[in-house]
Amino acid sequence: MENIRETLLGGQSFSWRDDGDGWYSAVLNDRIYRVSSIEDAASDPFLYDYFDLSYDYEKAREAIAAKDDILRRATEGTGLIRLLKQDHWIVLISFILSQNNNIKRITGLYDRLSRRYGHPVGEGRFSFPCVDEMKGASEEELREIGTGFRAPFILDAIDKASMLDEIEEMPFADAMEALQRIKGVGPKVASCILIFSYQRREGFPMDVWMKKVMREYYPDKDASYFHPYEALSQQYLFSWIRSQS
DNA sequence: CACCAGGCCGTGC
DNA sequence: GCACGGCATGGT
Repeated sequence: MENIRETLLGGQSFSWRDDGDGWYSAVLNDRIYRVSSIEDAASDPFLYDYFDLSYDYEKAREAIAAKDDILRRATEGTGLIRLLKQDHWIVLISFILSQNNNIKRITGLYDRLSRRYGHPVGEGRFSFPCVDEMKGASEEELREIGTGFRAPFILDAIDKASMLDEIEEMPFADAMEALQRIKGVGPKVASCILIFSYQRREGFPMDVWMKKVMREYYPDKDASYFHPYEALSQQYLFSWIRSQS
Protein backbone atom coordinates (compact mmCIF):
# COMPACT_ATOMS: atom_id res chain seq x y z
CA MET A 1 0.00 0.00 0.00
CA GLU A 2 1.50 3.26 -1.12
CA ASN A 3 1.42 6.44 0.93
CA ILE A 4 1.57 8.71 -2.08
CA ARG A 5 0.53 11.69 0.02
CA GLU A 6 3.50 11.39 2.35
CA THR A 7 5.82 10.83 -0.60
CA LEU A 8 4.61 13.95 -2.42
CA LEU A 9 3.75 16.35 0.41
CA GLY A 10 5.88 15.03 3.29
CA GLY A 11 8.79 17.39 2.77
CA GLN A 12 11.02 15.85 0.12
CA SER A 13 9.41 17.84 -2.67
CA PHE A 14 7.73 21.23 -2.75
CA SER A 15 6.43 20.83 -6.31
CA TRP A 16 3.20 18.99 -5.56
CA ARG A 17 -0.22 20.44 -4.66
CA ASP A 18 -3.20 18.79 -3.05
CA ASP A 19 -6.09 19.07 -5.53
CA GLY A 20 -8.54 17.26 -3.24
CA ASP A 21 -10.30 13.91 -3.63
CA GLY A 22 -6.97 12.13 -3.47
CA TRP A 23 -5.48 13.88 -6.49
CA TYR A 24 -2.12 15.69 -6.63
CA SER A 25 -0.60 17.84 -9.33
CA ALA A 26 2.73 19.43 -10.14
CA VAL A 27 4.30 21.48 -12.90
CA LEU A 28 7.35 19.52 -14.01
CA ASN A 29 9.09 19.12 -17.32
CA ASP A 30 7.16 22.16 -18.67
CA ARG A 31 3.72 20.59 -18.22
CA ILE A 32 1.17 19.72 -15.56
CA TYR A 33 1.19 16.19 -14.18
CA ARG A 34 -1.68 14.76 -12.14
CA VAL A 35 -1.62 11.57 -10.11
CA SER A 36 -3.94 9.87 -7.62
CA SER A 37 -2.05 6.61 -7.23
CA ILE A 38 1.29 5.14 -8.09
CA GLU A 39 -0.31 3.28 -10.99
CA ASP A 40 -0.77 6.62 -12.74
CA ALA A 41 3.02 6.87 -12.92
CA ALA A 42 3.65 3.45 -14.40
CA SER A 43 2.46 4.30 -17.90
CA ASP A 44 4.33 7.59 -18.21
CA PRO A 45 8.07 7.40 -18.90
CA PHE A 46 8.90 10.60 -17.03
CA LEU A 47 6.85 9.69 -13.97
CA TYR A 48 8.10 6.12 -14.01
CA ASP A 49 11.59 7.43 -13.49
CA TYR A 50 10.53 10.28 -11.17
CA PHE A 51 8.77 7.87 -8.82
CA ASP A 52 11.69 5.45 -8.98
CA LEU A 53 9.41 2.58 -9.92
CA SER A 54 12.23 0.19 -10.74
CA TYR A 55 13.35 0.12 -7.07
CA ASP A 56 11.75 -2.40 -4.70
CA TYR A 57 10.48 -0.15 -1.90
CA GLU A 58 8.44 -2.92 -0.32
CA LYS A 59 11.50 -5.06 0.16
CA ALA A 60 13.41 -2.09 1.55
CA ARG A 61 10.66 -1.30 4.03
CA GLU A 62 10.58 -4.90 5.26
CA ALA A 63 14.31 -4.81 5.86
CA ILE A 64 14.02 -1.51 7.72
CA ALA A 65 11.11 -2.72 9.85
CA ALA A 66 13.05 -5.82 10.89
CA LYS A 67 15.95 -3.81 12.31
CA ASP A 68 14.46 -2.67 15.63
CA ASP A 69 11.19 -1.85 17.41
CA ILE A 70 11.31 1.87 16.69
CA LEU A 71 11.71 1.31 12.96
CA ARG A 72 8.99 -1.33 13.16
CA ARG A 73 6.66 1.27 14.62
CA ALA A 74 7.77 3.97 12.19
CA THR A 75 7.10 1.77 9.16
CA GLU A 76 3.86 0.07 10.18
CA GLY A 77 0.60 1.93 9.92
CA THR A 78 1.91 4.26 7.28
CA GLY A 79 2.01 3.17 3.66
CA LEU A 80 5.03 2.83 1.44
CA ILE A 81 7.19 5.95 1.23
CA ARG A 82 9.32 6.49 -1.88
CA LEU A 83 12.36 8.64 -2.58
CA LEU A 84 11.61 10.83 -5.58
CA LYS A 85 14.12 11.43 -8.37
CA GLN A 86 13.84 15.17 -8.73
CA ASP A 87 15.66 17.82 -10.71
CA HIS A 88 18.98 18.95 -9.18
CA TRP A 89 18.35 22.68 -9.51
CA ILE A 90 14.80 22.57 -8.17
CA VAL A 91 15.88 20.60 -5.12
CA LEU A 92 18.91 22.83 -4.51
CA ILE A 93 16.76 25.97 -4.36
CA SER A 94 13.94 24.23 -2.50
CA PHE A 95 16.22 23.17 0.32
CA ILE A 96 18.07 26.47 0.49
CA LEU A 97 14.60 27.87 1.14
CA SER A 98 13.99 25.19 3.76
CA GLN A 99 16.50 26.37 6.35
CA ASN A 100 14.91 27.67 9.55
CA ASN A 101 11.56 27.45 7.77
CA ASN A 102 8.44 25.29 7.67
CA ILE A 103 6.98 23.19 4.87
CA LYS A 104 3.97 25.41 4.31
CA ARG A 105 6.02 28.57 3.90
CA ILE A 106 8.63 26.81 1.77
CA THR A 107 5.84 25.79 -0.59
CA GLY A 108 4.61 29.37 -0.73
CA LEU A 109 8.07 30.67 -1.59
CA TYR A 110 8.43 27.98 -4.26
CA ASP A 111 5.17 29.22 -5.85
CA ARG A 112 6.22 32.86 -5.74
CA LEU A 113 9.56 32.07 -7.38
CA SER A 114 7.67 30.19 -10.09
CA ARG A 115 5.27 33.07 -10.76
CA ARG A 116 8.02 35.67 -10.75
CA TYR A 117 10.74 33.91 -12.74
CA GLY A 118 9.16 30.85 -14.34
CA HIS A 119 6.83 30.78 -17.31
CA PRO A 120 3.13 29.93 -17.75
CA VAL A 121 2.21 26.39 -18.73
CA GLY A 122 -1.56 26.87 -18.83
CA GLU A 123 -4.41 26.81 -16.32
CA GLY A 124 -2.83 29.77 -14.56
CA ARG A 125 0.13 27.69 -13.46
CA PHE A 126 3.85 28.33 -13.80
CA SER A 127 6.98 26.25 -14.17
CA PHE A 128 9.69 26.48 -11.56
CA PRO A 129 12.33 28.77 -13.13
CA CYS A 130 15.38 27.15 -14.67
CA VAL A 131 18.83 28.60 -13.96
CA ASP A 132 18.75 30.88 -17.01
CA GLU A 133 15.38 32.29 -16.06
CA MET A 134 16.78 33.25 -12.67
CA LYS A 135 20.01 34.77 -14.00
CA GLY A 136 18.76 38.37 -13.79
CA ALA A 137 17.34 38.06 -10.29
CA SER A 138 18.40 40.69 -7.73
CA GLU A 139 18.64 40.36 -3.98
CA GLU A 140 16.00 43.04 -3.57
CA GLU A 141 13.52 41.17 -5.78
CA LEU A 142 14.15 37.94 -3.94
CA ARG A 143 13.55 39.66 -0.62
CA GLU A 144 10.28 41.15 -1.89
CA ILE A 145 9.12 37.63 -2.59
CA GLY A 146 9.81 36.77 1.05
CA THR A 147 12.98 34.69 0.87
CA GLY A 148 14.50 36.91 3.56
CA PHE A 149 18.08 36.17 4.60
CA ARG A 150 18.16 33.33 2.04
CA ALA A 151 18.18 35.80 -0.90
CA PRO A 152 21.99 36.02 -1.20
CA PHE A 153 22.19 32.22 -0.94
CA ILE A 154 19.94 31.89 -3.98
CA LEU A 155 22.14 34.31 -5.92
CA ASP A 156 25.20 32.24 -5.08
CA ALA A 157 23.37 29.08 -6.15
CA ILE A 158 22.67 30.69 -9.52
CA ASP A 159 26.39 31.41 -9.90
CA LYS A 160 27.44 27.89 -9.03
CA ALA A 161 24.63 25.93 -10.69
CA SER A 162 26.90 24.76 -13.50
CA MET A 163 28.59 22.33 -11.12
CA LEU A 164 25.40 20.37 -10.45
CA ASP A 165 26.04 17.91 -13.28
CA GLU A 166 29.59 17.15 -12.15
CA ILE A 167 28.36 16.12 -8.72
CA GLU A 168 26.64 13.16 -10.35
CA GLU A 169 30.03 11.49 -10.80
CA MET A 170 31.42 12.20 -7.34
CA PRO A 171 31.67 9.83 -4.37
CA PHE A 172 29.26 10.74 -1.58
CA ALA A 173 31.73 12.59 0.64
CA ASP A 174 33.08 14.65 -2.26
CA ALA A 175 29.55 15.47 -3.39
CA MET A 176 28.65 16.64 0.13
CA GLU A 177 31.72 18.83 0.21
CA ALA A 178 31.08 20.30 -3.24
CA LEU A 179 27.47 21.21 -2.47
CA GLN A 180 28.48 22.91 0.76
CA ARG A 181 30.60 25.36 -1.22
CA ILE A 182 27.28 26.98 -2.14
CA LYS A 183 26.27 29.58 0.43
CA GLY A 184 23.37 28.51 2.58
CA VAL A 185 24.10 24.83 1.95
CA GLY A 186 25.29 22.99 5.05
CA PRO A 187 25.34 19.27 5.85
CA LYS A 188 21.58 18.92 6.27
CA VAL A 189 20.63 20.67 3.03
CA ALA A 190 23.42 18.93 1.11
CA SER A 191 22.25 15.49 2.18
CA CYS A 192 18.65 16.31 1.21
CA ILE A 193 19.84 17.36 -2.24
CA LEU A 194 21.86 14.17 -2.66
CA ILE A 195 18.96 11.95 -1.60
CA PHE A 196 16.10 13.64 -3.40
CA SER A 197 17.83 14.40 -6.68
CA TYR A 198 20.95 12.21 -6.91
CA GLN A 199 19.55 8.95 -5.49
CA ARG A 200 22.26 8.75 -2.83
CA ARG A 201 20.60 6.45 -0.31
CA GLU A 202 23.39 6.86 2.27
CA GLY A 203 22.30 10.41 3.03
CA PHE A 204 20.87 10.99 6.52
CA PRO A 205 19.63 14.58 7.00
CA MET A 206 19.66 15.77 10.61
CA ASP A 207 17.02 18.43 11.01
CA VAL A 208 15.35 19.49 14.25
CA TRP A 209 12.93 16.54 14.06
CA MET A 210 15.61 13.93 13.46
CA LYS A 211 17.74 15.35 16.27
CA LYS A 212 14.78 14.68 18.53
CA VAL A 213 14.49 11.10 17.22
CA MET A 214 18.18 10.42 17.70
CA ARG A 215 18.25 11.97 21.16
CA GLU A 216 15.23 10.02 22.40
CA TYR A 217 15.59 6.65 20.69
CA TYR A 218 19.15 6.29 19.36
CA PRO A 219 21.30 8.21 21.87
CA ASP A 220 24.44 6.16 21.22
CA LYS A 221 24.04 5.67 17.46
CA ASP A 222 24.59 7.59 14.24
CA ALA A 223 23.60 7.36 10.57
CA SER A 224 25.76 4.30 9.94
CA TYR A 225 23.48 2.24 12.18
CA PHE A 226 20.81 2.42 9.46
CA HIS A 227 23.06 1.23 6.65
CA PRO A 228 22.30 0.45 3.83
CA TYR A 229 18.93 2.18 4.20
CA GLU A 230 20.02 5.47 5.79
CA ALA A 231 17.92 7.76 3.62
CA LEU A 232 14.74 5.69 3.58
CA SER A 233 14.94 4.95 7.31
CA GLN A 234 15.35 8.64 7.94
CA GLN A 235 12.28 9.39 5.83
CA TYR A 236 10.13 6.94 7.80
CA LEU A 237 11.44 8.23 11.14
CA PHE A 238 10.92 11.85 10.06
CA SER A 239 7.35 11.13 8.99
CA TRP A 240 6.66 9.15 12.16
CA ILE A 241 8.01 11.66 14.68
CA ARG A 242 6.14 14.51 13.01
CA SER A 243 2.89 12.53 13.15
CA GLN A 244 3.49 11.92 16.86
CA SER A 245 3.41 15.61 17.75
C1' DC B 1 4.11 38.82 23.77
C1' DA B 2 6.80 34.91 23.18
C1' DC B 3 8.49 30.67 20.41
C1' DC B 4 9.11 27.75 16.30
C1' DA B 5 10.07 26.11 11.45
C1' DG B 6 13.34 19.74 7.12
C1' DG B 7 19.89 25.39 9.40
C1' DC B 8 23.59 28.02 8.25
C1' DC B 9 26.88 31.90 8.77
C1' DG B 10 30.10 34.67 11.17
C1' DT B 11 32.51 35.36 15.24
C1' DG B 12 35.04 34.18 19.30
C1' DC B 13 37.48 31.07 21.96
C1' DG C 1 37.75 22.20 16.39
C1' DC C 2 33.15 23.63 18.94
C1' DA C 3 29.60 26.93 21.06
C1' DC C 4 26.86 30.70 20.42
C1' DG C 5 23.83 34.57 18.60
C1' DG C 6 21.63 36.34 14.67
C1' DC C 7 18.70 35.87 11.00
C1' DA C 8 13.44 37.30 7.45
C1' DT C 9 9.04 35.74 7.63
C1' DG C 10 4.59 33.95 8.94
C1' DG C 11 2.06 30.88 11.98
C1' DT C 12 0.52 29.46 16.73
